Amino acid sequence: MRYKTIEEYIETIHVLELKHGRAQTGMIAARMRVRPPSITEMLGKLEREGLIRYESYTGATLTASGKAMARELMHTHKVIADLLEILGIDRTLAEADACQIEHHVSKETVARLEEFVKFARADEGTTDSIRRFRTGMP
Amino acid sequence: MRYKTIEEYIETIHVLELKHGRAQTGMIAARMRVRPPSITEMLGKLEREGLIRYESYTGATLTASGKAMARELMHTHKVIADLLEILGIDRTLAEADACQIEHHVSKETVARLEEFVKFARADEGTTDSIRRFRTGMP
DNA sequence: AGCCTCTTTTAGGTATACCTAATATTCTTC
DNA sequence: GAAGAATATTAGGTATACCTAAAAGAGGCT
Repeated sequence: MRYKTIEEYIETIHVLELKHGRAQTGMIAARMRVRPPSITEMLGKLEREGLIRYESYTGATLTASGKAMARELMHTHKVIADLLEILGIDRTLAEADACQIEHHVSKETVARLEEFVKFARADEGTTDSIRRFRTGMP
Repeated sequence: MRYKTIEEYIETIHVLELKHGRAQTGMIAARMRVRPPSITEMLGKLEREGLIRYESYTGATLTASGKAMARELMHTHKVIADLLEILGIDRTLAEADACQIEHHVSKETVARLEEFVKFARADEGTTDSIRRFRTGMP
């Protein structure tokens, strides 16, 4: 089995911080399906890397640098998921694929894909090729 | 630094087998930037998993199952790279991104993206939205 | 306040993908 | 065909992301 990446930890902490103000060991462990002692250990590493603030028995919050990483990941995720949906992939599947792909696309490519997503959205309502493809129209 | 995946080993062996009839430890090591002893070790693992045949001091070739994996990876790679190129990404960058993304897309999504690529190719020469987007025409 | 429960951390261990140094095998060239 | 060069394997070590079991800390209830 594959190990979780730092990015996955940061995303999880980000979501939990939004929902509960901070990310506690147990919550992270449950979401990521990793045992609490491994989380404690990883939180130490993330803190040493300057991505989170971490207080024992209390929980973690993202630093500015951690937030920047989370923001970028969320943005990439949205671009990829939107693109896949525009190309006719079911939203649930698009989200699942985006979760993986988001960690492996270059910034340059994301920028270009974002342009395409905007372009395609602007074409909504016309009967041009993207729409034809999506709807299966002749 | 990230570890190489089994899929990356299989792809490398596939390429070398095409070019030289078999993949030798040193060639794999050079391509993957991993030291020869690590390659020897990994070839043992790949053989135990039934993906390659491996003879000491001679080299490795893919089994049917290894070939199937290689074929699928190459197909996914092509679909992703073609898609990115259609969306205006430089071929070199598209190839580089495809190298990473190919390991993280679901089969279902690849199938749908392949349809889109075919559709867009069929539209070549027309002045519809995909083309407009790619060329930056009004 | 004190006890009990739940959560977290500490201690110690495993698996694995890498590495370097030393040894073994194969290839080349005379 | 033997010596030396090139390549591969073996032996032994490191780092790290996980784990389980045991100890420590925090919060609720009487």
